[in-house]
Amino acid sequence: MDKVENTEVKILRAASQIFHQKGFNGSRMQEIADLAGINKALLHYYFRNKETLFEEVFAKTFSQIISKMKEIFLSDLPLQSKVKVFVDFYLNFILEHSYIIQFLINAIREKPESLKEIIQQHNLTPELFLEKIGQQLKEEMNLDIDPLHIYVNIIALTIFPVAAKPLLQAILSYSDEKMRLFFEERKNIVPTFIENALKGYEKKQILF
Amino acid sequence: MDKVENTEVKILRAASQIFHQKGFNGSRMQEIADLAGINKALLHYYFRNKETLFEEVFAKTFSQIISKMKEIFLSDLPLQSKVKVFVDFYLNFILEHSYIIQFLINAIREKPESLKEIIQQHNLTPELFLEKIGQQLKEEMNLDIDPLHIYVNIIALTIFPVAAKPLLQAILSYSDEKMRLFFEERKNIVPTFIENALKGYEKKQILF
DNA sequence: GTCTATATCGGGATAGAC
DNA sequence: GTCTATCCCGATATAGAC
Repeated sequence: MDKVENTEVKILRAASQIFHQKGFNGSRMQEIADLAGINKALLHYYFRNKETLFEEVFAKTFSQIISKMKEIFLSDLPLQSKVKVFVDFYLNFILEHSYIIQFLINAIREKPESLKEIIQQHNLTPELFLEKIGQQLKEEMNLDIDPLHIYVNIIALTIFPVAAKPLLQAILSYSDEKMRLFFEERKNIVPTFIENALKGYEKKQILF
Repeated sequence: MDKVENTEVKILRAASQIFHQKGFNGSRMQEIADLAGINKALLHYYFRNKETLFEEVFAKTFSQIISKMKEIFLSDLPLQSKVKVFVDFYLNFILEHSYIIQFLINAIREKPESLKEIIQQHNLTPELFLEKIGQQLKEEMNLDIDPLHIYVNIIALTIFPVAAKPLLQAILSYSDEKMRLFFEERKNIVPTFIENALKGYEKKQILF
């Protein structure tokens, strides 16, 4: 029983790693089996086929990323602290799991049908997020603006440079160490940038 | 001679479309041939193999995206106008060519070796961009800050939501029309957000 | 549950006629 | 330059022994 658990877990861990790096089409069942220390046939014993295995990995990965977002943004911290915590956590997390964002973005593009279902099942109710942020914008900063775009901006500023890292690095001809520094800097720059932008609205009180 | 041109052009157009949508591994030579209205053998006559064809498409696509960026950011418009023009142009362009950004980001991940070369050959000299923006920040807004992060922020705010559009749409359960409106809104929201952020620095004159 | 061996097929690439 | 026919490998999937 314990060994069964372990094999399944080993497979999922291996599959995650390979799928994250190479996507569905780029990944080989053989490679996943090798990494898990088993053989191909056993993959099909635990998961009917490649698709099933992939969907399992997607669901796990999606939930991993989203649950932490939920936790941070639904917490009772003041908005600016949330931003700080969010940026800090996701820059660390995504840099460690460097392909996870591209994986998610690509996955839904490659197989919209099946994956949309998985996302719906997750019962995200983004209204909750948005309402909470909207409230905080109003109460803490006296801003009566649409929280959706603010929310998207926070995520874009944090996540995009990580997703585009290899491209950015090639364009800038930066060393790995220079890139590391670049992202270290962003941990301060992004929250400051957002804070300034919001304060700008405060002063002008221009509605969207 | 003209017919030769035409066939090559037809192939490249078809290949672009397929590769943009499905990436290297997801694309079939057969599909490209069909779309171009020729047969597989002819693909190999014009381009040695799939890799060559892909690299050709990548180079063309990369240059397409970058050349317009150069044009906008090296122009003599005031900074705020540049941002406005940039956001407007790229939101339209990328939404029409909706897979182009994911294509570029993925491509360099899938085949870093060969594509890095292509990027280098392009002779981008990003220093030029950065210097120009740095100057304008100083002269127009009296800000003495690192232009790289500002630059990255502008791109991130513009491009990330488009790249993540299918994911975003699935999470928000938005209709196509609602998504269209969302991006229409961003044409104003992003420049305003950036302007506010920069004005924030101006007031505080806090250096990075 | 885990393995080896094999069926089956799809897709990139080439040979060779026209 | 363009086509048809074919080669051949690699990858998913399954059969069947242990």
